[in-house]
Amino acid sequence: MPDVTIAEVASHAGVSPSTVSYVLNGNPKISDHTRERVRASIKALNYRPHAGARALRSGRTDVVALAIPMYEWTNERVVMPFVYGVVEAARRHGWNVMLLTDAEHGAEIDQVVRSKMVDGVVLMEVREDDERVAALSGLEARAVTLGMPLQGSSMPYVDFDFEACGRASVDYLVELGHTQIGLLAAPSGVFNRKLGYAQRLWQGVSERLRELGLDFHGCPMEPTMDGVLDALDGLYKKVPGLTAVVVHNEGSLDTLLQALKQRDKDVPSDLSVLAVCQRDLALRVSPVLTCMDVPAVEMGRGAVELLHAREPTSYLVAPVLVPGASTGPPRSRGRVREALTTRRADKPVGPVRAT
Amino acid sequence: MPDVTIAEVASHAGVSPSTVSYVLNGNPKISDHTRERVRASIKALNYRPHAGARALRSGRTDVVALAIPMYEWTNERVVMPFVYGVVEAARRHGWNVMLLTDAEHGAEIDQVVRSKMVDGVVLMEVREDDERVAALSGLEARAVTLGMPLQGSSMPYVDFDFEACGRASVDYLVELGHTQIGLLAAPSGVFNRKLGYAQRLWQGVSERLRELGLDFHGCPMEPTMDGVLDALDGLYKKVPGLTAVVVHNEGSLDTLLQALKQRDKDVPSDLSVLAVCQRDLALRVSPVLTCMDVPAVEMGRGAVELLHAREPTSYLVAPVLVPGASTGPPRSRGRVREALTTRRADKPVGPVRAT
DNA sequence: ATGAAAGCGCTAACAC
DNA sequence: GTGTTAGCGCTTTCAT
Repeated sequence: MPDVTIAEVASHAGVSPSTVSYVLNGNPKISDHTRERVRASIKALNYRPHAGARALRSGRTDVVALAIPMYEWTNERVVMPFVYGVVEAARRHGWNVMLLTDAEHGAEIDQVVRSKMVDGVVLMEVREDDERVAALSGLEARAVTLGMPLQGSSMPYVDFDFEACGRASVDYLVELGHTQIGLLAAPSGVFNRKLGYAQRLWQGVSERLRELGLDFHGCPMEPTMDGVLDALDGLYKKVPGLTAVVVHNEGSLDTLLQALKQRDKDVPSDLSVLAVCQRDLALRVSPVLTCMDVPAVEMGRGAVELLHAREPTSYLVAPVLVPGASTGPPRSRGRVREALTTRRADKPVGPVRAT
Repeated sequence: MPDVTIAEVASHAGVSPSTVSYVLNGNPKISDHTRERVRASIKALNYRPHAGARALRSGRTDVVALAIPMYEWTNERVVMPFVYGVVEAARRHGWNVMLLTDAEHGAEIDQVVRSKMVDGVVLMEVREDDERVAALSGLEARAVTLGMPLQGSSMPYVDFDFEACGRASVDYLVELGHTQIGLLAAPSGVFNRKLGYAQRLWQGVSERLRELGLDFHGCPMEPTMDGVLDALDGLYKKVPGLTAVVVHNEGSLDTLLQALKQRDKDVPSDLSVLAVCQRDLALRVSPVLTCMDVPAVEMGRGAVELLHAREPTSYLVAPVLVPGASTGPPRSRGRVREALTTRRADKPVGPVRAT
């Protein structure tokens, strides 16, 4: 089966190559009758345009690059849904996805962009002073980031609104009657790498607690049993009356639940646990965690849409609360609730609720 | 910064375009002196060959497609290391990787191959009657599978030797003195999908047990706490004296350990647990599991090497035992050990040990 | 509404 | 050892 060219399709359909090209590219000036004949020939000959020839002539490839992170603390379970979202949306636009890892400090990106293999690039987990951003500056490819750069680069981004999420998490727990709330945060490596999202959640939680006149205590947490126990014990030492925690650490959700069992803390009666993570992950542990859903697939899609948009505008995805079995009122409450009720009157709190 | 072409490099270096092309493609007939001058010009002008033009002319793209599975039971933690291995090896050959998901029943593969976007395809998790294999047959692209097809297709593959692994697992446990050994197998979805590897491990374990005159009891296991408890309780019901299990279920390792705690079974004194999984996963639970390491990154690399080889030959990767804290001798033993010793004399058992 | 024709940037056969 | 040259298969301007 030799390769069919546009010329063969053309002669099969009794038209010129340009007409076939017009049909292929949706030129509206082609008559319905001709279009159908050409389509029939394309099908009959099982024709596929040569991507290289098309790219050479048109300057477009309909391929986007996806640069996925490869840090030692990267959690595959967290990354993959973003990837699926990107691939899915890309294909909806008729694009393919070139997979890059950032092992070579931006050199892969430079290569695929400058050799015109891709029309655009999606960057995941951009750090401060990211070499990939530098590699991309001065190149003509479109680029978006999946995750908000810490320093405002000029690149459009789509990200989860971690700060609003932190605030909403506090509000939700306060509304339940909690006043002694802690934060079990991302591993310290994430903070050190200047990734932004860890800080932004931290800030949202701490600011909102302070606004409500409550104390804040947070602790980064390593994704091992020892790390989790350390963080947990540290928090209880600082806040003996702790009744609720926000957890921003996808890799440690079940470890945390085990650790709590080990410390004889019942969830939620001794401790309410509110996770910031993808819905799936919250559902896969026992008890099912109440979570602030990070809609990874949708965000991956969003990044591709941004690449497609004629005027890309960065945006943040609002947190959505997905109720689970891990949160409830604290054991002892009373006037706290009154205080809250008063507060709510002048400033509404609480995130959107999942349907 | 306009795009530099080969002609501009040529005139900058004072040579003809073909000479630049020869340098680019490593033609040995170019003199060292010329080669250096051309290289200098390439660097000075920051030149990158246009991938489309090169593909159009040469018929090669230096891109390989990776078709990753997207089944509901797919474990991202398991898949990603294979992907990393593929990407890494591809780049070592100067290739890029196009990422495909099999959402469209092979149509994506057909598209990228027939439009000449890729030179080869790596197929992950090929099933019996896989639509992707059908899509690929009759196409001229090279193709390899990462995972052995159940029905012998003609495609070269690299896979883990699950059958040998099953046998070696039994031997290892029998050598420790166990005689009541069970198998906690992959989720039933994996068996139903005719993926091969689940069956092959099952077969290895059961055959070796029978050869040694021991009973076999196995049970598929769903990756939820309920599923794990069901499988475990079922196994204990059938084999009340159970002292060891082989687990072939990456998604349930920590759930299993929790379930055992819940049933008051100490590991390894009440039950030895031998996992068939990637080394990493075995290290990340507590206690650290003894495992038969599935070297995913290396296998990913191997698939790419197969694509590169002039005469690709399928091969199976031998199991390597990585000792952990989850296996030991059973509580009560005695004459069993003698029986084994006799047996070993005429047929050596046991896998390669990790260094 | 359709066709003719001019390349896009590169490689490789061939000439010298 | 290096240059000349003829396209690869497609898109797109311009003509009709």
